[in-house]
Amino acid sequence: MSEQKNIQTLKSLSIDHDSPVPLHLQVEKILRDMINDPEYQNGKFLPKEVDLSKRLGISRNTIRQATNRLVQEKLLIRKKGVGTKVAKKQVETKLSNWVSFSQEMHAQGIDFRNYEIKVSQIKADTDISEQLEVKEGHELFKLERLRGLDNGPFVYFISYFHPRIGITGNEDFERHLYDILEHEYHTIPVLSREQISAILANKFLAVKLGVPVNSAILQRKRVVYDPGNRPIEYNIGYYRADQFTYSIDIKR
Amino acid sequence: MSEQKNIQTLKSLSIDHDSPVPLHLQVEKILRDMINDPEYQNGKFLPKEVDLSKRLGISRNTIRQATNRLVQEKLLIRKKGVGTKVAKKQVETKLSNWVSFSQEMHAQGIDFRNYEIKVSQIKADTDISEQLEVKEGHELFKLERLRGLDNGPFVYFISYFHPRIGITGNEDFERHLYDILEHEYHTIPVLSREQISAILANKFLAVKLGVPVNSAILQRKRVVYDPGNRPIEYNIGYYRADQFTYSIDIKR
DNA sequence: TATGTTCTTTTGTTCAGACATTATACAAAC
DNA sequence: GTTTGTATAATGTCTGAACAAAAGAACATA
Repeated sequence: MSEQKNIQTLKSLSIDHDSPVPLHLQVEKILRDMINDPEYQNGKFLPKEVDLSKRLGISRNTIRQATNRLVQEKLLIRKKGVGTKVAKKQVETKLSNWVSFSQEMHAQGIDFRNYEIKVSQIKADTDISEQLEVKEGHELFKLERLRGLDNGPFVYFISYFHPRIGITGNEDFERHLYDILEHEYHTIPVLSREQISAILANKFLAVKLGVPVNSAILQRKRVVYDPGNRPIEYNIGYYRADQFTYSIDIKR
Repeated sequence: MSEQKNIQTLKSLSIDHDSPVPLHLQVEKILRDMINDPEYQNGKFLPKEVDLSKRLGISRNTIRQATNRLVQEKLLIRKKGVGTKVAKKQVETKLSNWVSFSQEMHAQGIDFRNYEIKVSQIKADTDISEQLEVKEGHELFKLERLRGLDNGPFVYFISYFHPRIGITGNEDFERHLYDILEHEYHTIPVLSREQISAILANKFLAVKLGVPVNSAILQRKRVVYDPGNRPIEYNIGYYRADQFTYSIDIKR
């Protein structure tokens, strides 16, 4: 009965022994299909090698030739004495990595809250003027957000927007920030230049984030640029270090 | 005559059939040595598979198991009907923001010092075993380095190396680490998976880095992977936050 | 209760051999 | 001379089989 089910599942056990396509590639294809099957994504073990071998009429060695690659790609996880199953998706870091924070969270299915949102108009100080490449004293918008999960806030964001963008201060900042930028202002961020360091919580941050003074805080400053290398936003984030780790993949 | 030469070249045809290290890994090691040989780098074909098989007393299948990976890493080029040779080295890739730390510094013309270097052999704990994908308790090398500028150390590094690499502990760790890995071990890092967070200095770190206890410390954990997605090194760095900021460009 | 001990299941490693496919060189045919 | 076969050499694919090693379960023992 479970046997029948399995055979059913293997819809494309259509191995063509006469095809010029090597068998191991055909097997790989079939396995990739299986990997997409929700049943296997949910942790069910793949048919064991000997079974696959029998069912497909292909030697176990050839089966392994195919699975080897998939294991290397970290799509499958094999465990000696146990079995083979589909690897949990590496959610985050993939594309996300650098999308806006709320999108990051959203993509991971984490429910996200704004505890405070405040918009104000300020004059650029030295730091801001350097980062956003505007003259000191230039008027621009400052957005402050205290954000976190149900159990409380864990990050305090300050954003400054380049005047060129034309932020009015009346935007709905409950929406994803980069959504607003892309769709309302046709401003597409393509580069994020980040500086990360560690500081101790001062009184202000301690209160906002609900931690003792002098707790460890992860500070991320970043300037986001458009395709013409013009700065869009200067963003400073203060993260509770006990609740947040900054993850990133760097390829070369 | 040419036969004799070849046998000479294969200095380490020391296959140990009783070793717990799988034969295909031993073969891989030998091949990496061959890749180092200038003769082969100049385009000479490697011994053909059947010969290798005979000489090492190992089946051709197992030889291929090893070469497969090296081909995947683009260190070897196999051509059906022709032979196998060492691939031309890729041009020194853009030493973008992720080369090793000393290289980074070096490129910026900053003079760099090692205050302490210590190598030891340890057993993998849970964390290490997860990060490096080895079994808990497995023996491997731990490298500790206290590094900084003339005015004192500002980072404490701990590195763990995957046993597969074959670190002996006798390397000259004054050299750039990734130089050693690439040129001595033909292990090319292509991906760095990093986790950055903030902590407070404990007694140990405070002494090493010359800061008060409970100072802000930037902690970077990273696992560096080879082209086959196998972990090479697990590295933990503790930076004086008052002297170091982590900078990175993220493009999309 | 805790701790070994043994058995079973499943992947990991290795082997020896067969035949396919591709590239090359050389010879034969046009 | 150019093309076309043919032999040879090398890697590519595939098989069937055996045993090793790890994980887990069931069981026994202290």
